Amino acid sequence: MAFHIYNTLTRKKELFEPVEPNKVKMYLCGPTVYDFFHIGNARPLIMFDVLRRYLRYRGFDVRYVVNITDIDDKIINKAIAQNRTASEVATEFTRAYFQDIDKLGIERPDLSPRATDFMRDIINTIQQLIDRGFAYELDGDVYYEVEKFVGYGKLSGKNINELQAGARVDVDDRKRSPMDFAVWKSSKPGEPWWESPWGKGRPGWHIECSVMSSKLLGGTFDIHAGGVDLIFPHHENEIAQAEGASDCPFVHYWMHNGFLNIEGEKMSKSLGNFFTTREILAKYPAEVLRMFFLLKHYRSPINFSEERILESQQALERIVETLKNIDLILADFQDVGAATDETIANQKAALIDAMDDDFNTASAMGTLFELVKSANLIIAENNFTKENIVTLKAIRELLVDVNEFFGIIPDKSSGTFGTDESFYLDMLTEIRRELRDARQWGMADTIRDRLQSIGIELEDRKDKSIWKRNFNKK
RNA sequence: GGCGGCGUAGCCAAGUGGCUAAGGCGGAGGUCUGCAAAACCUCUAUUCAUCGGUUCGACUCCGAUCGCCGCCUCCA
Repeated sequence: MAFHIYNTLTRKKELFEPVEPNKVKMYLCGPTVYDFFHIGNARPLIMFDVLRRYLRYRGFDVRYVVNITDIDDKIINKAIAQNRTASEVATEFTRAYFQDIDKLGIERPDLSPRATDFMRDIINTIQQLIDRGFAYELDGDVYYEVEKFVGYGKLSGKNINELQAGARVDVDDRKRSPMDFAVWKSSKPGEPWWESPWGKGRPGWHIECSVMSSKLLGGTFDIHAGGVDLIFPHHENEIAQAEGASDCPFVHYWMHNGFLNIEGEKMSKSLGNFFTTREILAKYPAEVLRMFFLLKHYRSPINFSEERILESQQALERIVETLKNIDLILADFQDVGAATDETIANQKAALIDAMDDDFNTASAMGTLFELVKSANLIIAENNFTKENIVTLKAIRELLVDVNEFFGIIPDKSSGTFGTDESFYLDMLTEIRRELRDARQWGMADTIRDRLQSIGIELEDRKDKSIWKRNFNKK
């Protein structure tokens, strides 16, 4: 199967055919940097990071852009509230954003353009919209005239007339239609501004994405992604702007991830169920968080709770544990030759099929656990024929292989200790082993208890003891 | 009101017009072990919200009903 994705624009699953063969140009609506990003924001960042890596794994040359909106009402409001400049606020949270995505194991996008670095392009695009009759100026503001764009509503399935009926009463009745939206806002005293043909002002919310994505990815690009809530008005408006300004189709495939809820309710500050990704990362490893998202299809709503996270953690540990056990066994069987195993190859094909079918990570995970099960069966039977060793090796290679895009297996399966700590822990474990061989149970148990108290679990296996960081209670 | 989505075991969650409805968590047994812990193995839905219809056959297609949710306003 070739890669298929569900396209919001057509509401169908479609075969993915890039504009340029073997190249994928994709854009994700990134953060508005006015605060730490929350656990709901983490979903698209993680999922589309996995998609990007998966497409690369499948042989595409991927160019991935995630913008940073660093000028916006929310930033200005925060700056005013804290008596700082908007740019200070934006700088602080841009830095925090990069720290957080690094911690999440998200690969840096190829480009992370900031809106304020594209002011000239934004102004040019607005001028084009005016020249082409899609936008009009009103006392220093510029509005997009929705009615002028025939395709308006094609992404969200909204009908202009119905929208009009339900539109809120706009304070600004100078607009030709209540639906018209600002592409340029004149600056009020104390607000940041840029010089423009319409006076001092700043861009409206949607224009920066249209401009940066078109500019950096070319006239028509392949994938534009974001949360479902962005379909309207943000992405609808992006289309109107980009296609109004240029004539060529904006984007081929629109992908939207489902919402994250907290204990069944929408996350909001007023409900007091608001979590930043930082807070969660302080309690759980990034790999667990990635696992949590990967266990469900990206388009479904997902419910966030500690219980779900703990489940994901248990599930992930099953994989990590098996990998470790395979390694312990393979260490005794060098040079088994090429690891070709037909059954495992079929499993791999099934996993790839699942991923190709609208990026079904939940199904792919199911296959992964089947592999884990077959490895565990071999290990449980203690039947290390050459054939079985080859199978174990093949499973190991596959797990490591797909981790290239899943990013769920910690670098050192034993935990986050550096080589120094590992050295001493190995030594202690060895000494304790000798004590046990000498039947000095008291001392052996003391070592076990003491290590336990600093978060290290000891496991006594048949012929060796191993230590691991206690993943759970951090 | 308009648009869209969802309802699968105790919980989470894939999936399919027809061979045994993936997988995970939890639970119950068991193996291993100096004792533990951990780990592993086995078992855990005659059934897919309800009621009709289409069909040789539906959980999967169609219709209705009930329930839940999202968007239409800033929001990933």
